[in-house]
Amino acid sequence: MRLLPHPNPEDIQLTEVLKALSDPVRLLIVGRLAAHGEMTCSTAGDDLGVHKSTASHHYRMLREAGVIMSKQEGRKKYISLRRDDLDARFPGLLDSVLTAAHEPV
Amino acid sequence: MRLLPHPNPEDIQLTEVLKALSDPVRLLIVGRLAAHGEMTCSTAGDDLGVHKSTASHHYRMLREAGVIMSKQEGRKKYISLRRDDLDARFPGLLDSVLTAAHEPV
DNA sequence: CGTATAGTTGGATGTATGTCAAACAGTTAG
DNA sequence: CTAACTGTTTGACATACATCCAACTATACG
Repeated sequence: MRLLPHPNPEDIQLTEVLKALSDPVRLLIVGRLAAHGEMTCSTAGDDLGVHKSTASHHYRMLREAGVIMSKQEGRKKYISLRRDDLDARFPGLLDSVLTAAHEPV
Repeated sequence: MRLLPHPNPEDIQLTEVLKALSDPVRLLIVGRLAAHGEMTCSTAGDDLGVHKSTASHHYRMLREAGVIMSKQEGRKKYISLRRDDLDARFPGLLDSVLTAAHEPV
């Protein structure tokens, strides 16, 4: 069901993941996916404060870095965190980032 | 002894740290600092494969993101990881990144 | 004082990125 | 079929970044 190119688990690069997570909008998206699981791009991109084309750009960044998986179903596209792949490759990384992202300012 | 602007611990931003760590050269520098503790810019920048001015640029990125501390002593500048500050603000983050950076390809 | 050492700064360059707007494409509903 | 919905693509633009080289600053050593 992978219509778009996703990196294989062993090809996920640390620097690419860190770069993908280093944008506030993308971090927000990832936080939502972590909290609510699989969701459509519409839902994930709701109230992000950016144009839908910008959100689409961010989904591609996250996908190409290996952070999220996307699958098309009808006219909707569902995206989800690649938790297992990330945890296996970079133990503790995603959790610490998600925890840090929730911290008060 | 802080001659250059370092962000206060509470002002260190997650996205800035992640961006700082998302460059291969900087990750290498951080790995060295983690392994050997405080070192001069010369030592940290040895065999990085980049020009010394490029290395200097990376030190500034790391410093401004709050990842490293630098202090001038004579004509040498010593840089070190802000481990405690980072651990306090983003528990587990630095460790997971360092662990991941050491993983085989 | 003159020279070597340690780093920074400025200029130049090519590449990447974040953003929006508008147009487009595929899917579903009436 | 036509219209609405979901999301991507393209173009345009401003900004940031990684890099090198050359010049500069500041300190230390003879």
